[in-house]
Amino acid sequence: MAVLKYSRQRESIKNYLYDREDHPTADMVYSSIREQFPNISLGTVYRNLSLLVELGEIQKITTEGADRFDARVAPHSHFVCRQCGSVLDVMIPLDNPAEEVNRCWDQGEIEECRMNFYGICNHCKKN
Amino acid sequence: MAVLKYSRQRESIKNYLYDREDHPTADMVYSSIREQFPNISLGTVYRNLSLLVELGEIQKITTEGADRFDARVAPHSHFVCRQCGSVLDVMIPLDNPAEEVNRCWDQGEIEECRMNFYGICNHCKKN
DNA sequence: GTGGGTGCAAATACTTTGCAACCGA
DNA sequence: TCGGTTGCAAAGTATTTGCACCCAC
Repeated sequence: MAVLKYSRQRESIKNYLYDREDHPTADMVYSSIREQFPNISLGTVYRNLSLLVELGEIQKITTEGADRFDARVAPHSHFVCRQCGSVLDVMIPLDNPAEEVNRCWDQGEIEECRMNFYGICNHCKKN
Repeated sequence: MAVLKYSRQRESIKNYLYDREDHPTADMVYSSIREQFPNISLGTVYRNLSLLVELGEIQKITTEGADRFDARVAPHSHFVCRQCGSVLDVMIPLDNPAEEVNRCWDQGEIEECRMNFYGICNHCKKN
């Protein structure tokens, strides 16, 4: 890849994600960034999100519907609410089962394990 | 939902999935079923796949790119090859961490845990 | 006959891309 | 200036939907 050049738009997208506890979609990022850069385009948001993922500064979470983006790249699990679709961090440490599985599974080498939990979040339960 | 009526197309889609070890996309299902029903439409394939998911007869696996469908609905994990994108079953039993996590996580009640493993499959390693 | 199912095509949702203008180094 | 970045729009990919006709019950 070519040498990276500074861009205010990318900086803003990055800061926005770092400040959020949830995991916004590209469209949510776009709507928010547009308050600061009214002319920014959705294409630029997508391009910068992909770039940041490649750089390892954020991670992409593929769930039902639109992809979500997470500035916390340290390994952790996610909780997906089956009702409202929100994605929450599960920061509780769990032993990574990848090693254990590698010992008896021979279809390929497992490099990473992601756990996805499903249920109804407390917010939805109230309503 | 209304009362289900028999359809040869749905039957065929279901049998096709039951016979496969891998996890075809809707488009792969469409291509194969078309050998038997040359006039079947992609819309019909999608409609029936959704219906079968609702009925709990198959499950949908959301990964990068197109969704995949799996006739094995018993809880198990998946291995996703980072190179060719293929999805393989990991039938190795692991204690479900959901219970453990529920004890110390209070954002909602976890009903299910899905583990996704990532790496390079043996087939890709050979090439 | 009735209502669910189908084929077809158009529409929708999400994401990527081509291109000329713009801007950081 | 040079080449990475942007805005815009068009294209691309995956999935859903409206509708007239068909077929299981």
